[in-house]
Amino acid sequence: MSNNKTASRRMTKQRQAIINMLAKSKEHPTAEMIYAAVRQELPDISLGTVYRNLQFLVAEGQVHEIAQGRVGSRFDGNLLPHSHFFCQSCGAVYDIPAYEAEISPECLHNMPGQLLNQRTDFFGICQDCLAAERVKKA
Amino acid sequence: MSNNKTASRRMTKQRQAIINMLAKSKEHPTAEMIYAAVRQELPDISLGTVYRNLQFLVAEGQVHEIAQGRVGSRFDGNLLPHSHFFCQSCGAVYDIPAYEAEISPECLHNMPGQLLNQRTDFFGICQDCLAAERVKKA
DNA sequence: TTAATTGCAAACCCTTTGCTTCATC
DNA sequence: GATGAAGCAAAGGGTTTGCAATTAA
Repeated sequence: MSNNKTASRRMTKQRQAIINMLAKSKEHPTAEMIYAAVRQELPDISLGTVYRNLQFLVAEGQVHEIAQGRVGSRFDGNLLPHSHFFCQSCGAVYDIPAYEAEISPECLHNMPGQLLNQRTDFFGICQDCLAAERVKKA
Repeated sequence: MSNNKTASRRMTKQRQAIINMLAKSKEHPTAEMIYAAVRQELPDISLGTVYRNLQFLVAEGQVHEIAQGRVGSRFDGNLLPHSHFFCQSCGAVYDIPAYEAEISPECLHNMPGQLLNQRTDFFGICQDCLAAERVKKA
């Protein structure tokens, strides 16, 4: 599933520039920041190309995406501390008992500032989807 | 900062309906889902009102937002396992050493499906912003 | 009464997509 | 030379906003 990555790709100067930029950057750039940076080298590159390559690189696992977004937000009226399990198959969000990550003193010491909050999210396949999958596999 | 919440609010039937819906719902609805549900009771409510009230309720802390989004994503060329610290003041994202949350067997047992992945994110105020804040406080 | 809130619709922002042209393999 | 990828620009989707009309306090 993830090994035949060389399925069909061409290394273009645009893609290479994006890869280089990401390899060098420590700032977790947005698409726009990548666009701005790469444009210094390739003034004619288009934003669409940046997005297409980011999609491609994320799909290949060469780059990680850190979603922060505002789109597709979900809202939770339950204010009691609890964690969430996200089904990667159907998108459902399940409440699970509060998970309190215990931060080691060493880890705390490595924080680049004052820690106010932490959140552990869980990802997987929910029971419903597992059941459906079983049918597929049979 | 968070105690004079009653600054200026009027309880409208729209706001009440949204609050009720969220209190009842277990599905972590999106704005659109809330809109659809509330519309059964208040057919003339507008999507804009739903969004405005969600903003208001989140700001007041009456509702939590679970961001999942695709907008404002950041990208990371560093594939080594590591965690992130998000500065809530300036929006910067810092790498921190991989944080491996240890899930208790009890917690694992409570998962509503097959756990594939987990991620702990940290939120706070980065050194730069703390320094800037110090000026303000002085 | 009066200021917060609504409905409506247009505007926004980020991201995706269709199409033609370009260039890597 | 085939075909994957680029450039451009228009479309898309979720969310925000301006404004006049309502309505809670």
